[in-house]
Amino acid sequence: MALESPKKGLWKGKAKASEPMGDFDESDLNPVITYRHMLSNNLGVRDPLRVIALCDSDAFYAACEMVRLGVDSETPLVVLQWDMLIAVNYPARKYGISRMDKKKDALKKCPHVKIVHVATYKEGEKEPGYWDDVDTKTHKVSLDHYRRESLKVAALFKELLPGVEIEKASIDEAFFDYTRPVKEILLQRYPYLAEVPPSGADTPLPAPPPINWDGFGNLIPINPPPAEENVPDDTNEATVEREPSPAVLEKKQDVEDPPATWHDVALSIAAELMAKAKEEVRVKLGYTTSAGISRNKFLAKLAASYKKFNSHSILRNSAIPNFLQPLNFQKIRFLGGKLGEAIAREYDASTVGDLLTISLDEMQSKFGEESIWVYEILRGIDRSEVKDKGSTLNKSMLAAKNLPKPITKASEGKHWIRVLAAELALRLNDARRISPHLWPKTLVLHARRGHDSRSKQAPFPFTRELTVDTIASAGDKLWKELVGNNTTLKVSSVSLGFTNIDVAETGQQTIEGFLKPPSSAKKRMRELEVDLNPRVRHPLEIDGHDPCPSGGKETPDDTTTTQALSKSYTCPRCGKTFQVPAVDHDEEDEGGEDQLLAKVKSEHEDFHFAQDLANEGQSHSIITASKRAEATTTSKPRKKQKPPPEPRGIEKFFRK
DNA sequence: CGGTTATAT
DNA sequence: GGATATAACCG
Repeated sequence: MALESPKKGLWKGKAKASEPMGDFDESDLNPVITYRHMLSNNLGVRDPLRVIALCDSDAFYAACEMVRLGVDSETPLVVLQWDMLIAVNYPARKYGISRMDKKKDALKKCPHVKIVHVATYKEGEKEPGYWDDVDTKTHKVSLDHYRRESLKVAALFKELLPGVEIEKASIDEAFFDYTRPVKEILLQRYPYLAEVPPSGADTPLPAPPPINWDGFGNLIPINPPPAEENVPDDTNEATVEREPSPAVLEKKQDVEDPPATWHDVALSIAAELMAKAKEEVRVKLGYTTSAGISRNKFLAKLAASYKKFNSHSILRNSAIPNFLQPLNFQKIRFLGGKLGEAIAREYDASTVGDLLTISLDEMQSKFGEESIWVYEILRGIDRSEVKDKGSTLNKSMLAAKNLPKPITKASEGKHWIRVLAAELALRLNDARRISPHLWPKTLVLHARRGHDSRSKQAPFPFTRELTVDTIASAGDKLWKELVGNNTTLKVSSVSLGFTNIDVAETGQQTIEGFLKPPSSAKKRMRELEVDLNPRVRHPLEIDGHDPCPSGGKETPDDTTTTQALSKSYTCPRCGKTFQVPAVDHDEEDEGGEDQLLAKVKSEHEDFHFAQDLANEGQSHSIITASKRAEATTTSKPRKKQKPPPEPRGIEKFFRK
């Protein structure tokens, strides 16, 4: 999930308007690094000292179950979803078990393998759980445990790495931008780098000291490894395959390692930081991770798969060409799909090396202006940013169910919609513990028949009491729109989801409207409920579940009511008060302070969320309490910044 | 805005 | 391949 697709941003406009984008050359991999580079802090994606890491959890779902069950780290364990393995831990891989296997295969390969089925919602139970009578006909998978663990890991990384931008890229991986802290350490260790010589800031830095890479992780070699060693070291299908191309093996010119650069030193420092953080995560949360460290996101990601399991690998600029050349380019992010396939067919190519002879013009003529993105990637260039998405809260929330036996009756559709609605209610209300005003602006229903799938969506009203009934009846409506009076429905999958999840802000409505939703709206919702709700209580319904648990302490709305009007907000949990400076403004200014305050508040709530997750299961010590207050102090409202758009991809090429 | 497609784990 | 997530394209 969580992709940052290349097809966004401003390549289209910029390729013409601004500087030429194909402006790299030999100096790109071995740039001159000056005092200005060393001392400047906002060189962004073109910083020659840029250091990016990608860290992902090893067999994450399996690891979650091992932690949850407290099983020994040597125990082979697989996670099952119905009859399918969705995660295989490393001990189990030693037996040759792979994700493609069925339960039976796994047992055959390793009779004592521990098999855990994912948690499921079960009719008659209000919470997902680990049952032993799972049945896809009656149960619905829940991945919630993994989401929560994922948030814990992310929160811990953030705590451990102040100053490092972190972008959660999926449930089990994140990108890290180490550039800033690495420069600080560099200057601290080599203070002479701060002394700009008389010749000026654009003077190249003196040569760095040689680096002893021992103990820094796996240093990806500059020369391709000998063919004998060039075999997969385990059954990990995720490991990057290095196809020994004859060309490489024959003309393998064993180059001497060039002298270390300051960027190499920067990488080594990032490796230290990464290794420490990884170890903390392992000790504190029990998850091992694998990281890759290089000059940009895509290389970091590739480097991470160089060697997996509790390790990290470093890809220096000097090692990039030989690392990339034999690589199957369809393993590169965003080239794993149709685009990559089209390129492979067009040029009868499979490795990066195969494509290096294709000129930019040629590629652009076949795949559009934007294929410059591909052209650069093949040469180790990737200017996409690591963007801290700030809040850990997702923008959409989906509950999906595949129906092995396609349903034929409308009543079955309703049944599953209710099940899905129950899950959504649980999850959203859970998220509202942290950010009480979360508002999923639209509800979407998908249904698939055979191969073609369709969806219907509708605006979803803001409701404070988010109940199963509310969601289910809205879902039913969409269902009717979707299937109509069709009697021959053979629906093989349904999903119900919220999109556009946002914090309801004071922006649009009046403060009154925000704090106490207009009675008219309330009335309308009531009407909807009586109108569409046959008051049937489904076993899955969460009886007596407080839709917005507040621990009896938090009264967000009331707090906000009084505080927001006076342009301040006092956190009911830590007592910290935030003030928004009263601005002398006229009517046009439509309550900018209130928005700011709402933002400050929701960010602060996010902060508590992260803390809660990190502290889950531990006693709240005085230390954590004071730490919390301290950290809170530094929380300021972020500037509204338009993140510079990123390169676009080529998808439109494939559209009709 | 609503619906579809692509990509990824 | 199932369950999720996100972003872009297009009418």
